[in-house]
Amino acid sequence: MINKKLSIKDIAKLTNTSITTVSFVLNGKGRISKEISKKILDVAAKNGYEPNRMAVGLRTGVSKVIGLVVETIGGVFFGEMAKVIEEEAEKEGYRIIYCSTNNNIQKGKDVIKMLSQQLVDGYIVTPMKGLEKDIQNLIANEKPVVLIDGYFPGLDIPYVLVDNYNSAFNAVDHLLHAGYKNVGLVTADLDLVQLQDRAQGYKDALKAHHIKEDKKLVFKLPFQAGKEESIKAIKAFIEQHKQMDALFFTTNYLGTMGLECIQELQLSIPNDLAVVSFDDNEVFSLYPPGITTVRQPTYEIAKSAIDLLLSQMNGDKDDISKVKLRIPSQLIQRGSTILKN
Amino acid sequence: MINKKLSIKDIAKLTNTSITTVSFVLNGKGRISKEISKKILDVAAKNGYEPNRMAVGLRTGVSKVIGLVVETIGGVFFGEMAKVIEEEAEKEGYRIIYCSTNNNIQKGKDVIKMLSQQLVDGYIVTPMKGLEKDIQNLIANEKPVVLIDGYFPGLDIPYVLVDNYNSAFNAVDHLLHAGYKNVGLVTADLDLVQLQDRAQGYKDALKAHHIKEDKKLVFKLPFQAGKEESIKAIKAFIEQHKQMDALFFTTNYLGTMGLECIQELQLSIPNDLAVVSFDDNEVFSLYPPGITTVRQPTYEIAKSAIDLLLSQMNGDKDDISKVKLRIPSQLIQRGSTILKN
DNA sequence: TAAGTTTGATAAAACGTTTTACTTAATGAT
DNA sequence: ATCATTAAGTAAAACGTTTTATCAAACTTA
Repeated sequence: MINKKLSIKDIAKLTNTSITTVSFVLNGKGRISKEISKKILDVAAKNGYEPNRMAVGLRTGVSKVIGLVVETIGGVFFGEMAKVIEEEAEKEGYRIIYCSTNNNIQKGKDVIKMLSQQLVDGYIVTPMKGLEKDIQNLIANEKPVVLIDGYFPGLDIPYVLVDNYNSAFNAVDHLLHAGYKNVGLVTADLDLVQLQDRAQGYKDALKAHHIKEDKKLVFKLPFQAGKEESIKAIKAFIEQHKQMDALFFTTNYLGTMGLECIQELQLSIPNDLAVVSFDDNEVFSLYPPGITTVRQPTYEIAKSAIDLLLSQMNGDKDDISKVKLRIPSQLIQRGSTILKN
Repeated sequence: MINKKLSIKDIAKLTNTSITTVSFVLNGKGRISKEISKKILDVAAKNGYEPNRMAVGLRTGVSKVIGLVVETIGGVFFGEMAKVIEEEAEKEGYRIIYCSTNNNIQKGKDVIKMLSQQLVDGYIVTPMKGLEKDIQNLIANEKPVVLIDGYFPGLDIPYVLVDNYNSAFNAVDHLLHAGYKNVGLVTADLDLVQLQDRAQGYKDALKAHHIKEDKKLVFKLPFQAGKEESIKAIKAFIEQHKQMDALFFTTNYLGTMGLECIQELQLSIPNDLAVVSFDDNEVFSLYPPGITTVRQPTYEIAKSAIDLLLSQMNGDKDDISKVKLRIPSQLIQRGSTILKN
């Protein structure tokens, strides 16, 4: 049964009607009698009619496609997001077209330009510094945009992300309550607000416990470092600061590399070094004695983002430009941060 | 600088030419003088002209979009694939539209039907039993399809995947060479040829070592089992067969659950139980003492698949229906399978 | 010079829809 | 019986391209 790809013109011919009538019936618009409607509907169903998306898109200017621009699809975090987003979008007849930027501004610009060639009705984007203009341009062209996992400070573009500041604060607070005194921070030297918020949470938690921040205990991994180098660097950092009794990693990428370092240095978790990492994943749950993590509410984040976007695309005329959702995270406590001594 | 979305008609007006002339120049088709060409090209460039994809699609029947249908984007394996595929496709001006099936046949059918509404020029699909008709239908409609990570036995549809049989054979062979005598198998009760091929590799490796297969040492995890149940079941299986000194897991999902079981049973790897799992990932490289794995050549698989597809879509008239690529894997040896005793 | 050929440019049709404006027939009101 | 209203259906334009067929002018050839 090969699809003959029939058009409304064909249906019109088969039913002795006009294409207008067919179109009206199929879209429930004009007023057409029950009998004719039924006849048309029957023929359409029997032949498995599907409208030509291109034609519809050309005529209406609506593609029913959403652009999802993420840093990299490889990660668990974005993978799970993509799943939820896809699922929800499909319910409303939207497809997802996915692009990754690999944290490269030019790639980000290209991707957005590419998507904006009328192909896409709305966007979910993980923001990077340098993309402000491009995103604002989209909005100026009436395309709904929702940022995810980050935001542009000072700009009124809706976003939804985990509450990075409080998550980090709580994580470090937890360490301090457990009796650890010298908590170090390992973060990446990327110009991302998420990371800055997390770092701020770390600092403020120390302050709340009346501990003076020791800048030496904060390590920023250079962005362009490869995995080999990174591990070397983190190892060196750990070795040079024996007084540290706990470490907070601001991303799971850093966290897993940290584990590798600690393993190679033959340190014991948590006796020699307690560990907390952002982003929960399988490694952290399995790795003995279990690594305490900040679990991002991926489902909620993704769901909120796509809901927000869909409501905009469905013609909701509310101004969502000021919607800024910071969703609380959950601290998953495991063996890596049990009470000291 | 808001995109005014100008059309070739606008360009024609601006340059005192006709839309035909503009179209010809922009596509390098007809014969138009140098001067006029330059004028048109200049105006187009200055205003950032981009053709309306919908219009092009409607007229030419070509969407420049590739459909990627996978089981789930969540996993590392498919995430990496997606990345490579996206990258290569982009070089030729194609975008990727991604859909997941979650191993649900109906969802698979729906997804393919949805994509086939003229939106998509070609497909990369992870096959599932029950989708044969739908895929053949696509091919009958002249849409190029490449299967990935699986195949349909008996059907001439091009595919590319890891050499499951030999990979499994080698893994088990490695265990036997290392001195393990009672090698068990944990696989999933899914009707997927990949898994069957892996199981066959296991059996034949035993045979090659003149070991009679003990059906009791083969465990098939029921498909619909949730994580809790699965772990319970695997634990029970391990406990009931104390004579086993090694286990081969046919997927990384099973492998990580297996680790959890072994941990809970307080068995030591590899002294009490040696372990090999299909699919390498971070958990296996980090988990002490390191888990030996079959590393799939994700890059090569993805690259071959997209190359194959692109060459077809670019009008290569070779018949690729018989292209069947089984790419060798690499056995990553780690502490979980060191020489016995 | 007449006839053929090449060069440069264009008009118009087509792709498959949606939608506006219109027609015709039937119904209702007075 | 007349006019207004409503119901049911349709013609035709438009969306932005690509491509075929055509045309006029310029250039060759004999």
